[in-house]
Amino acid sequence: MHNLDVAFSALSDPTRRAILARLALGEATVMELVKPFELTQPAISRHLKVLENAGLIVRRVEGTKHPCRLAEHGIAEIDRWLEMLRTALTRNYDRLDQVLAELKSEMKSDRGEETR
Amino acid sequence: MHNLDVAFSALSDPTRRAILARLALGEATVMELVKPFELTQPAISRHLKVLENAGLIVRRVEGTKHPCRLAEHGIAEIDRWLEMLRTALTRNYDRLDQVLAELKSEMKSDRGEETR
DNA sequence: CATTTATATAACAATTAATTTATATAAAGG
DNA sequence: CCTTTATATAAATTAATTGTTATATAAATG
Repeated sequence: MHNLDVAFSALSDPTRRAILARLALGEATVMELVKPFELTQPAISRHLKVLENAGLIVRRVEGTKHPCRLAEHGIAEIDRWLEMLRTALTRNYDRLDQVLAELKSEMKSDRGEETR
Repeated sequence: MHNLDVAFSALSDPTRRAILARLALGEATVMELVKPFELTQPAISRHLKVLENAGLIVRRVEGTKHPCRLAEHGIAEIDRWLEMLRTALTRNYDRLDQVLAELKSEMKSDRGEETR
């Protein structure tokens, strides 16, 4: 499984995005991350493992506690891939076939056809 | 299911990312998208539906052909969410607890402990 | 019109993912 | 040491995803 598969897949879960949002405020231990959600500790532990595998968080061990924080690596990797789409969108913005596409599409919907 | 769930989930598949990469070069019909992959046409059609649902592509109908192109909407939405992580990372970059975390982590690994 | 071309949908099998409960490990604290 | 606290792992269940083949639809074309 490709890195990006794992990373995007990790981000597709709302609980994991919420965990990341929480970690954006600063690091937190596993139990601190369990509290705000109505999930069990094992469930959160597994979500953390997924995030860790994706390179989106890192953990250290401090006694019995394992504080987590955001990891730059995975986030940067995702960002680099998306950059491709971003530039494609701005690049295509003024290209002829795009403009023609819009025009044709509009002409059709003026005639009451479905665009879906 | 949240929009971002759908969008990130759509991006987690390598075939779909390849389709988006292809569309970054300009629009393409379904059959044009089938060719480069060793998947059947129904499989690609389903991937396209997933991408469309995620707001990552749009299609128009032109006779029997349905050319696809990148959609700004879904990509922008993903981008807005990631912005949160990006700023958190740069914001936390020079924060005390981060630095302390690094230090402690280093001290431990100097003593031969595992960081994973 | 009948046929071909382009695409979508349905039904099904195989795989993968998310959750729970129960249990294991490992450090801390009395 | 024994207990508590913090976390991880295993097993089982359920649900969702991805692919296939077979079939449907709908516009183009001879």
